[in-house]
Amino acid sequence: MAKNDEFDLQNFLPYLLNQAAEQSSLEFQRIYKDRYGLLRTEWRVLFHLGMYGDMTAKEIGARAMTHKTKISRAVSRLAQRRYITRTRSENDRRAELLALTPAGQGVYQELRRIAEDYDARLDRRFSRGEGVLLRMMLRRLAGLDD
Amino acid sequence: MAKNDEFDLQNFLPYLLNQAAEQSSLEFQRIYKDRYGLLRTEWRVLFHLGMYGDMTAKEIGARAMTHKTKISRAVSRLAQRRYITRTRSENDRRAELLALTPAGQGVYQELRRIAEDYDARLDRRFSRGEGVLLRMMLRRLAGLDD
DNA sequence: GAATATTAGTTGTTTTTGTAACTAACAAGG
DNA sequence: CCTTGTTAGTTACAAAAACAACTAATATTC
Repeated sequence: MAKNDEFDLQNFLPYLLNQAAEQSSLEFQRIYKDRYGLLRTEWRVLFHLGMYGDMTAKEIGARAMTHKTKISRAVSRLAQRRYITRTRSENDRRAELLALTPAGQGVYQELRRIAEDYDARLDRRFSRGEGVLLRMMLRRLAGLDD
Repeated sequence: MAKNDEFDLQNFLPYLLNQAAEQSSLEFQRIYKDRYGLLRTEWRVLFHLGMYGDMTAKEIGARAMTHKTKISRAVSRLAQRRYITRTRSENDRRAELLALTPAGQGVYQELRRIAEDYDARLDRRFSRGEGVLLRMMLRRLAGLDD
């Protein structure tokens, strides 16, 4: 069987990215899932609020490029656990402003510390310049710089 | 004084990788999904067989780091569509050897061409050296080099 | 200022995934 | 051989994601 010129599944960027993403999420996922009972979209919402301040579901969805139903359900569960509060917006009564409760702040702080450590640990596999370049390329692929 | 030193969600590797993976998969996914009615694991199985030759479900699972139930279901659907055949192995009658049918070969060839083009197109966003480095780093993160 | 279109968010239904338990074949160790 | 353990793959059931239809508030247009 002829060796297939040079295209290989393991070099196909979408495939490779998915594998890397899955692998690198694994350990962190175990923490927010097993230890805090959070779903992926839930920690994302938590982080958006903790890191960028109060905002609406719509804003989070736009930033995280996540569908509104996913956000809606994540918000419900977070509110149920008293990690966030929802206050109907004055100027637009369809929207509600989301904010972390003290409990939510606490969980955010802890998870953030863990995330920082984890990120630093992943980063140790690369040289300083490589890490910077990698992130730049990923941001480009993710369309975050547009 | 800035409250959030320098850690940012958009630089957190697991998050960034997921965003990049999702974004970069989007267009290709539309093709295998809408045009060929394939699920993600299904095209992966197809590609493994097309690219590396006949093998068992277990082998595919190991290579693609995918759980056996996912593979099992993908194999079922592919067999149902007559894209692959399953032949019980002589030496171990638990396992079955999977192989592409001519129809499966055809779909593989087409999808592969599309993948190659798509990959090349993504690659155009980077310089030659960057693309090589990116893949190297991703392979490292995905644990494919271990 | 009604009639129409949009937008923020929710709910219901269908697919897909994850997890555990299962069958059938094989592998040792005694 | 025969008990015990392991492995390839399937199936059943629970959790999560995708998609469509919905409500209620706000914009727009004529």
